[in-house]
Amino acid sequence: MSDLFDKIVSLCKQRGFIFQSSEIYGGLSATYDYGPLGVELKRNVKDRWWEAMVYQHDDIVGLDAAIFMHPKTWEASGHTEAFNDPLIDDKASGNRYRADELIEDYIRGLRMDDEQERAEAVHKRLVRALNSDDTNDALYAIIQDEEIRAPDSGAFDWTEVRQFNLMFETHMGPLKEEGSELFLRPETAQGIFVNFHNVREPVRKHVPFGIAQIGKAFRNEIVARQFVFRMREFEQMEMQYFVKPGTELDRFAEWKQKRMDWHQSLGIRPSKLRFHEHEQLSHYANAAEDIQYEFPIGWKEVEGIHSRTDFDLSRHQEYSGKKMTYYDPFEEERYIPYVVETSVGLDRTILMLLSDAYYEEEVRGDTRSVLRFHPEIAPTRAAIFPLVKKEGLPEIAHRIEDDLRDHFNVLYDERGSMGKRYRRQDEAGTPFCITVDFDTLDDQTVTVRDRDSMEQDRVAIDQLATYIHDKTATWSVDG
RNA sequence: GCGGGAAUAGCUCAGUGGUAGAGCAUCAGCUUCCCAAGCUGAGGGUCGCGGGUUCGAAUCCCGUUUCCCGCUCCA
Repeated sequence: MSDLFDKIVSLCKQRGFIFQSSEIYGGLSATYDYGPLGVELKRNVKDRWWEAMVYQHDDIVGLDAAIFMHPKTWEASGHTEAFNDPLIDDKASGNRYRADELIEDYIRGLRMDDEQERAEAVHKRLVRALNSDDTNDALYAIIQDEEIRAPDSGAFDWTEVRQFNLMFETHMGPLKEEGSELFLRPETAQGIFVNFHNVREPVRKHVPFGIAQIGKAFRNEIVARQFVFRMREFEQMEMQYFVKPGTELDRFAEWKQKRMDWHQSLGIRPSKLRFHEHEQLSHYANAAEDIQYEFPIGWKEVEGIHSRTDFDLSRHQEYSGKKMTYYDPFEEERYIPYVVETSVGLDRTILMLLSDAYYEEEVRGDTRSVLRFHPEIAPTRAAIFPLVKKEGLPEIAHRIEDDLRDHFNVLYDERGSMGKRYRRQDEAGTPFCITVDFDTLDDQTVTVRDRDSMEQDRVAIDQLATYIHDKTATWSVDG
C-alpha cells in the first residue's frame, strides 16, 4: 500500500471524514462510517450529481426505490443465477465458468467424438455430483480426472470450485420460514427497470428519457479491501437512459463524454482520468467503457457506462408477464427500449476526491497538509476566526458567522494560534478563512485567506457572501 | 476463500519476560497574537479480543477478529 494512500486513510480517521464501522468491537470487515466531515463531502457530491443529471436535463427524472425487491427481480436480472452457482476460474485467462456447464460441454464433446460410453459415465458422475452434499469438491474432481481444459485459453490451470453467493440474504417478516427469503439489492439499477412504466407515465416522458437514482447497494464480495474502494455496503449514483433501438451507440458516446466532463467539473485533474474499454462485454451489453482514476493504488474504475440493450426490460417482461414495451406516438411503432446506463460509485468518487485533493507542501521549513477540494464540495465553505479572543473581536466574528450561515456551511474557531487554525482548516479542506482583526473595529473589513495560495484579501464584511460566491464560481484546479 | 505480514494513546511509532513511553494532536491558563510560535499544566492506553505457559506477559504459545500484500471480481 502506498505511503500516500496510508496518509489519506490516517487523515480521514483523524479529522473525522471516514473510519471503520463498529471499531470498538474490533471493526467490521470492509464496512466504513462517514464522520462529520465525510458526510458533508458526500452530501455535496450527491447534490452536485443530482443537479447535473436531473435538474440540468429536462428528459431525466429521479427515483428512490426500496432496497428490498421481489426475489423474482433477481432471477430476471440474472443475479440469482450468476452468483449462486458452483464457479471455477481459469487462472491462465482469468475467465470464470460454471463448473457444471463446463462438464456438460465436455460431455457433448465426447458424444460428438462418438465416445458414447465414456460420455454416459461422466454424465452419471455429474448427476451424482450435483446431488451430493459436497457438490463443489465432486465437480472439481471430475474436471481434474477428465483433464477438462478451459474453452478459451485451452489451459488446464483451475482454481477450486467455489459456491458464489454474492447477494446478501435476509427474511421478510419476523419468522424465518421457507419462502420468506429476500435479497438486499446488489445494484440500484433494477429498481429503475421494474418501475419503467410507473415513472414514465405520471411524468409523461417520451423515449428518449432517463431515470436517475442514488442509493445503497450490497455485495458479498469474496475480497473486499482497499478502504472505501471496495465495500460490502456501498452507494451508487445511477442513471438509466431509455432509447430507441438503433440509437443506443450515439447516446452511449454522448453520455460517456458528459460523465467525463462531470468528473472534471469536480476539480479532478484531467491527466488522472481516462476511459477504459471493456475487453469482454457482459452478456447484456453491446458497448461498455469505464472511467478510471489514477488512485495512489493505481488506475481503478470509478464509473461504468454501459449500453445494456433491451436485456433488462425484456427479461422483466418475460418473468413478470407484464409488457415492458413503449409505444411511440410520433413514429407509431412499439418496441422495448434499449438502455444506456451510467453508474458511478459514490464512495469511490469520495476516495478519488480525497486522493486528488491531498497535497503536502513545504511552508517555511514546515510541512503543510492540505485538501484542495473544489469549494462547492468542501465540507465547510468558510471558517471565521477572531484574531484574539477578547477586545470584542469574538462578538464580531460570531455575527459574521450567523450572517454567512444563510449562504454556506461555516465554522467558528477561536482556539490556538492563527497559524494553527489555518492549518486545521487546510486539512479539512476549507477553502476560505475569515479573520476579524483590530482594523475591523475601525473599517468593518476582514481578511479572507485563500486555502490554495495562502494569500489574503481585505474584504468588507457586507461583501463577504458575494466575495465567496465569486471565488467559488471561478475556482479552478490550478488556482 | 488460500498463502505471507501486522495490530501498543485520536495519528505515527518506540518498547523482546520485571511498575506502559515519545512526537504530533486534544484541553486549560499565560502571551507583545495573520500561517502548525513560546511557556506552564492536564486528560487520554485493562498494549485488538479470548485462552494458555510463568512467581510475573505488550513481550513466549494457541485460537479468534481486523487490517495490509498477492490470486480474483466489480461500483
